[in-house]
Amino acid sequence: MSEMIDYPTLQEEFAKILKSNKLKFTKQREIVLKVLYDNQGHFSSEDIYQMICEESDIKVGIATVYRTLTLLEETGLADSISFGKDGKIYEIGLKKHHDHLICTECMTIIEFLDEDIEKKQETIAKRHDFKITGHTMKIVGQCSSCQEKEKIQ
Amino acid sequence: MSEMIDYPTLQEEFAKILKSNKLKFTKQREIVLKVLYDNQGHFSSEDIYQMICEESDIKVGIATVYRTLTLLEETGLADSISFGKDGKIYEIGLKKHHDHLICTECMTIIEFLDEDIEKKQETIAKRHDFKITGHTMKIVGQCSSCQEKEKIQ
DNA sequence: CTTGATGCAAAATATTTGCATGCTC
DNA sequence: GAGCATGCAAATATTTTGCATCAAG
Repeated sequence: MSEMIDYPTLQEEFAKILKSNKLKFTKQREIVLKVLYDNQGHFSSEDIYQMICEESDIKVGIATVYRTLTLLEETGLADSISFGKDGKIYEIGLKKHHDHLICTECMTIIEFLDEDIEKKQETIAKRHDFKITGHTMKIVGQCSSCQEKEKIQ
Repeated sequence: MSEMIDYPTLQEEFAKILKSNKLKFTKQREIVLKVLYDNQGHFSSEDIYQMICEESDIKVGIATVYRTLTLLEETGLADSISFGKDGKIYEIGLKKHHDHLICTECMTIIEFLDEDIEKKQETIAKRHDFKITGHTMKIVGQCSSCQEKEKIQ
């Protein structure tokens, strides 16, 4: 779900950000971004490390994965959510939009799009003279099937 | 900021939730809730543990703090955010509204209210037949003063 | 009294760091 | 070449657990 920008554009964006911060565009950083792009979804640092081990022939250390995820999050190329006992999970940023319904029972994450909310966020940011690089919204509660289960019991 | 419900109401709500889940209303759980209520702001688990050590005469173990924060988050009485290197932080839920602008430079968190977004969230939840218990939104970027600093350098 | 909760300390996880070495720019 | 980035492994930090004991309902 969610319309994505294409990978070359994303990569170019990343390169631009790195350059403007005098950081280097390394093979490892590229791989973390690519893996996050290719495997749409929400992943922990460890998950991402594992995916890289499997999907890439170049080795990337876990420390670099952590360092890169933090970097991606800070620059808005990735976003994170955290809920309950489950640790922090990341997903690629720059999707068309980016909000989540998280079920506290089954931990399913439903994504949704809403243009109005997006516009409103921009308005509010402008009002506070704030330059947006990323955003995440989580609405926590119970999904319909878990509500059903509860009634039955 | 953000209008709050009064403490007795909050406590009653907590008691109700506990009862309906056959959980016990203990002194410790009460203290965690109270400390979170009294100290408006965003705190890590460790912060909260420290505040309890200082503010309460009853001892609460760090394990119980963790257990209670997770419980509060799952029931929507507390919400959490996590960004960059800083770990997960909690704040009391049930405020009038609940969104955040997080500056990636100075890590300042600006809270804001928006009725329209809140209404929209409810509409979307209803559409997905989802029962909301809590929600958090974070908009990440640069605050106005950090944008200024950057220009100067 | 029955059942769930707590504290403790140990175990398990998760995350960060220092430093020698390797790569971008 | 200069300087940032990496991997490694060790150091930290964070979170969870088992279990004996305590307390709420």
